[in-house]
Amino acid sequence: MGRKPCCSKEGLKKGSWTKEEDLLLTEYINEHGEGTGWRSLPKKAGLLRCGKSCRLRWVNYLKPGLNRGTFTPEEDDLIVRLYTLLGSRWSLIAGRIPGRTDNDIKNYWNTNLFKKLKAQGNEPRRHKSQVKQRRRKKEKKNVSSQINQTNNDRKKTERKKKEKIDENCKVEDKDQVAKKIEEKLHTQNTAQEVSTNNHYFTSSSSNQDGTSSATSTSEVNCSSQNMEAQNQDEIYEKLQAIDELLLNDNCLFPPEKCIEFNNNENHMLLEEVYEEYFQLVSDENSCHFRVDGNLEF
DNA sequence: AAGTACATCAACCGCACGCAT
DNA sequence: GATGCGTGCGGTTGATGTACT
Repeated sequence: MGRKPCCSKEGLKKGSWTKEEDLLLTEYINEHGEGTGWRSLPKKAGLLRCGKSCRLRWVNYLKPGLNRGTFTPEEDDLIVRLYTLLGSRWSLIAGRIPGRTDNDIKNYWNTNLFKKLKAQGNEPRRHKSQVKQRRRKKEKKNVSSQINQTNNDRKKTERKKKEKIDENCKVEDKDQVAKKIEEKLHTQNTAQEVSTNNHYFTSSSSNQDGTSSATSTSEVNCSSQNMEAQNQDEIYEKLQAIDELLLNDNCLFPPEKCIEFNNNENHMLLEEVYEEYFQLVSDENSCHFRVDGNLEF
């Protein structure tokens, strides 16, 4: 059974937005807020657009606080590092770069950054398409009756996970946690060095036999590809959990802090903060970042 | 000035997820 | 558990701008 379209396409405008439309949308959202239902918004705001189109226009273009300037080298570096770690999870990457939208970063990556890295011989590993991965996962799920976890079970697990994290958060005063992390970052004289070594995630790592090989953070030396995929899924889930924590009201690192860190000469190494954060809020230490920037499980 | 190639990025589309029933 | 709905995400397209011949 196919899904119904998000809205009737008949009589709706497509293509570029006019100033008048922008104004109508902005005025409506300023008056009624953002979360009042995109589907019904166009009609209420007097726009001949589909709700999805309105959302996209607002999120990517009209929303206050967006940074539409050119990308800085620091941002470039961060994007590459996050891409290497997370793949094309643009929204997740955008969430860690204040003022930038997923669409912005995606476009910038496809038109600039990727080509630039390729030209430098630092071409990052292409991640499998998330959509295709999800589809494959789903197909597999349909075939295998063993993997039959119900939605409710999943919800339960998620809830449990969240509760666990919340619980751990309460154990230590958040200010102290933040202070601790900042202190550690401050005292990490090697931070810049590590950053340089990890530049564009192509740092050289020495093998036991004395040879060296180019590795990326996500390219962990796992015995099998399945292991790697599984570990990456775990990391992704954890990062999502952290992101939820970071972005909610009890944020350990509020957006202004992120900007501060990003602008800092010794700008924070996200992985290290994540690692530290994991250690503080979770008893699961199944993986962490080594000093050389690679992941260890 | 005109034509063409290439680059950029706003916007669209299809799909999956979460939630409610 | 099945279904429907709203929303958000990632991949892709195509209009527009710019550089080059």
